[in-house]
Amino acid sequence: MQVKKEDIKKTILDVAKKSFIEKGFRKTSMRDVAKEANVTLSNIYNYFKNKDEILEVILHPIFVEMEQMFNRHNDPYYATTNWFEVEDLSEIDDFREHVKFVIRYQKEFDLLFHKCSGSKYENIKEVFIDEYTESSYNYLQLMKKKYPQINTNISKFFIHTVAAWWTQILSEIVSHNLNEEEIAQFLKEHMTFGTGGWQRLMKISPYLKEKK
Amino acid sequence: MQVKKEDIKKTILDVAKKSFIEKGFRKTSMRDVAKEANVTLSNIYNYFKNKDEILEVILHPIFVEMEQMFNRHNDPYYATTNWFEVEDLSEIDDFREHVKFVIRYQKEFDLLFHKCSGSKYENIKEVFIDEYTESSYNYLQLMKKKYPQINTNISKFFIHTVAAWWTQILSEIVSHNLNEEEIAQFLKEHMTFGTGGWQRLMKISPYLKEKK
Amino acid sequence: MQVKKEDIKKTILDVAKKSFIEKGFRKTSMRDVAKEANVTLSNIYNYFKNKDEILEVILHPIFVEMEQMFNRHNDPYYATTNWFEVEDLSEIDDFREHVKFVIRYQKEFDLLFHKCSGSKYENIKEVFIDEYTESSYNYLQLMKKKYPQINTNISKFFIHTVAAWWTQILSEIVSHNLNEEEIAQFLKEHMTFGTGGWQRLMKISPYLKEKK
Amino acid sequence: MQVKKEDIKKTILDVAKKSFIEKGFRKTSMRDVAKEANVTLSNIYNYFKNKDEILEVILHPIFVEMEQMFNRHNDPYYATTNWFEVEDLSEIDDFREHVKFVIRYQKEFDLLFHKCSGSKYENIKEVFIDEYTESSYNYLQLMKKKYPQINTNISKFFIHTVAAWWTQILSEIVSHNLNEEEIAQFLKEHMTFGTGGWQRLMKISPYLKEKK
DNA sequence: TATGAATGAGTCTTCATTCAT
DNA sequence: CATGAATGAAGACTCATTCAT
Repeated sequence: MQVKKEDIKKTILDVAKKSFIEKGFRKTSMRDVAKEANVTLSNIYNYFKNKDEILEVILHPIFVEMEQMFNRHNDPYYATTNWFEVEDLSEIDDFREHVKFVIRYQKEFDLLFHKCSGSKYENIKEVFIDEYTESSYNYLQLMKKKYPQINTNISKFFIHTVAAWWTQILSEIVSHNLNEEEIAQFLKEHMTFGTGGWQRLMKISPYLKEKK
Repeated sequence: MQVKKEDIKKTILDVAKKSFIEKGFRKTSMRDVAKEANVTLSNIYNYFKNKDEILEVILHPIFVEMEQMFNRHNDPYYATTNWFEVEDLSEIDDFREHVKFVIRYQKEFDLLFHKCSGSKYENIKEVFIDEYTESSYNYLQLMKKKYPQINTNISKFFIHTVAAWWTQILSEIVSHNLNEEEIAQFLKEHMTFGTGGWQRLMKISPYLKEKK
Repeated sequence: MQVKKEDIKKTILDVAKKSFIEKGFRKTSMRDVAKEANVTLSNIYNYFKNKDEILEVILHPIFVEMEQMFNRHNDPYYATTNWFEVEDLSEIDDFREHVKFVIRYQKEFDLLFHKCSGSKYENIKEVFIDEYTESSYNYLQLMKKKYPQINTNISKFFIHTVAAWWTQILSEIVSHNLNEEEIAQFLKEHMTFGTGGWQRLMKISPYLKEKK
Repeated sequence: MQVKKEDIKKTILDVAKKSFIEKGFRKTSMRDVAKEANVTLSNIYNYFKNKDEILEVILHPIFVEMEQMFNRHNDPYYATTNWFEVEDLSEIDDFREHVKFVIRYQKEFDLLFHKCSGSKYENIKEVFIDEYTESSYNYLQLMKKKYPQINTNISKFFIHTVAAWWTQILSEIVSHNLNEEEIAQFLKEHMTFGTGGWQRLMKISPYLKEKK
């Protein structure tokens, strides 16, 4: 019986997810979900408080994992990898991880980024961007400590746009259904560009000396 | 009399615009607009064909001007300015112009980029991005002709993300209400970053030699 | 000035007529008529009481002429032509006249028969049919007097359907834009059929003897 | 419960049907139907997709049966009955069937033929006529094969008008509420007339010889 | 837990007509 | 006569959610 119930819950979630992805949150009607899931409309409300909650449950896992990643990312350790020297950029674990994560939840991210209008997540991108911004800003401070000679007099707004860029990239990767290789290829370009950019902006010579 | 009519039209536009900006296109109801503008609901339809048209009229000026800018921008002349050498980037007319334009229509752009869901402009960003992408791609080709030694083997996807970045930046400038100075400051950073990035990606030494 | 006014009236009529024919009465909006006629919407109401009246004026001439025709048709004289004997049916003045009349007002008839939904004429066909029915019935009585041996025990309903048939034919002629020759050709068939039918139904031998 | 639901559906259908018949499809408003049926307006949309669908459901049975009849009618067998010889025309099964069918669905046909303006059936008569026309045309060809001496050089336009006639007759039978006897009586007249007409038009002597 | 049924507030849009000037 | 402006009632349809059972 308990099993049965969970089954129903799962069916609803599956159906809703499929429809959200296909038609978007707003254009998915509860009626259709109910029909498709072979459940009465009102019965859905025994499992979920409302439409938003269904989406919430669907997206829950990626939020959990994102949080973990953010936490790890904010670790001072990261500022110690002097990745400006790295040549084969694809080596960098950080990004590999990111990419794999994104690929694993491609559909969910697509849903989150492009199909959520009308739900409480409709502005999620901005939330992400803000978090990225904070994260990047802190990272810069750590860098500054380690390499005092670099220019970190960089406006928060600029950092914000970079965060937005990255978020945008994520959102495009998932919507274009890139595979791992394509992503790796793209990341190479992106990071080549990025390191070039940062170096120039921070007025650092290609090979930084660590602060003693 | 004629004045009166224009007054009303203007009132409707103002009210609608305000509401669009505050609540978004979708959540702005014609009823409310009518009420707020002291006009009968149906009377609005004597001035505008439908809800979309109101938005269209509000946004019309920026489309006109954008088109002009795009046309100028697509001029081959631009590929001849070797802006990689420019130091005081804020000098560059092109960007100044852009900035002023964007500032002038800050609110409208905000509306266009962030409050248009439900209207015919709901995917305008993608349109912009695509145009930028094409434009940038052509630009690259021109560069290649002039400086054959550079690497222009760059994926369209990457260019696309750069275009998206730039679009995103526009959309953020307007939503953060930056003033001209802040924008100028930001643009400096952005272009410093950008030139560094492109140089590295195109494998070009800071001072390019023109093809003879 | 008077001339001018009549001009306007005529323009309105022309525009309305064109639109009625193209889009039908219902889908023609007064606004559009006004616009097309370079007249203010409300000014139309200085010339016509309402939408219906415009149509009425447009169709007036054919009603006048139809009435004349009906009157002539109800004249006892007609029952005297023993048209059952006629071989070259196209000779018969009656039909020629009909045909010419219909052709002359082809557009108006089309309008009347097929584009009047929404107006006071939307059931005009039935009115015509009823009049035809009455007319035919009277005609039959006259025939009976002249040729007592024929069977005129024919239900009114049957006569009604024949009237409807004829009306239908009119309505098709105008909507198919038949030219005079095609109409003549068709009428031949129709009358051959009709005389055959009536003869059998009235149990009359091909050549009737007139009552003495 | 299930019963209840069907009850409501039925109530809606009944109310709508009544109103359609009384006021016509177009002038029947969903609001009024709802009121009359003691149902919320929106609730109707839980039972029917839209206004058209209500009508569709109401008329469904007659379409099913008509199709069956048409199929039977198109059977080549019919061309073999030399119904020109038949004296007591009322015997003919075909027509009896027709008549009974029409009588059974008198109201529905009336609705279909006269009250459907504004719905997807507003041109149904023409559809019927076209089908009849095709059907009759084929029939003529079959006749020609069997009796080569007859004249089948008959314009499609004429056939079309005959089809229209027959359709018109159907539509009148239902709108005049004829009973079975009246119909039988009328059909006799009609067929007497019809055979007379066809014989004359096809230049056939009363008793045809079959082709050897 | 399940369900059938219902709902109410909402959406945009249309149009002939009128009124004051 | 002309006009600019306004109007009110009506139209079909949507949808997440709730309630009684």
